[in-house]
Amino acid sequence: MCGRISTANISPSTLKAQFRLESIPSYLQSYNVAPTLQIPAIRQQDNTRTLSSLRWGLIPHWSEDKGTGVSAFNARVETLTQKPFFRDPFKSKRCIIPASGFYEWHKQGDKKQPYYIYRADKQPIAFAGLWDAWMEKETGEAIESCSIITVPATHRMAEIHDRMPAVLEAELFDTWLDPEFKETHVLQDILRALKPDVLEMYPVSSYVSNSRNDGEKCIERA
DNA sequence: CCAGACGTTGTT
DNA sequence: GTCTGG
DNA sequence: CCAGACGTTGTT
DNA sequence: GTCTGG
Repeated sequence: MCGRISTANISPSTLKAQFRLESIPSYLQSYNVAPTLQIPAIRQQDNTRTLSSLRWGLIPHWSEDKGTGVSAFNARVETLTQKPFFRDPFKSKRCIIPASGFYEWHKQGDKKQPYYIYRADKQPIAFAGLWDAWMEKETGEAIESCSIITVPATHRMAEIHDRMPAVLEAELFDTWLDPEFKETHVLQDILRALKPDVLEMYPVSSYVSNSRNDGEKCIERA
């Protein structure tokens, strides 16, 4: 997955009532390596789902510093169980990142045509993610951060790009968020289970390609 | 064993 | 923390 | 990733 | 060409 996400227009009714989705900033969007971007995320703590804000760019708990060095904005589904970076979070620190849509760029020769991708049913997209908590030894400063999992692009998505974010359907939220559920193969299957035609897309103006730009114009059909 | 990396995307 | 390369 | 900048001196 | 900011 490359490009930007947009969490605009998420309504509280969409990801089921138990997910509190108020106070999500409109048009929160940025390029995916921006290490300071806070994005909304749902996770499970003490049998309660909570919505909070996580820094995009997972800093593993063992990292020496929070600086530019060790962080990852995406995690490949193929290697979740192998990479030390993600293996522990995959076992017990799974999260959902809601967004109204995201962008990918289709390369045709020199041209890069951005597309806006969203759910056909107009509900928010639930990205599958992993999070971790990192703490500064001396100050006790805590930073919680996350990665969005990517899968091979399928269906119409494959026409514009070879990877895409893992998208979960509502009936899978419970399993995905349950930290006691440890059947990794089942979890990996879940990530790749998206059915055709769930996502739709249309081309948008390259206005969106400048990450300083924001607002309605980013999702206007081009 | 120790030291050093640990991630992805895309582009070449 | 844990894996890999040397 | 993409778009845009890419420099210094001095003054506030 | 290559780095930085977002």
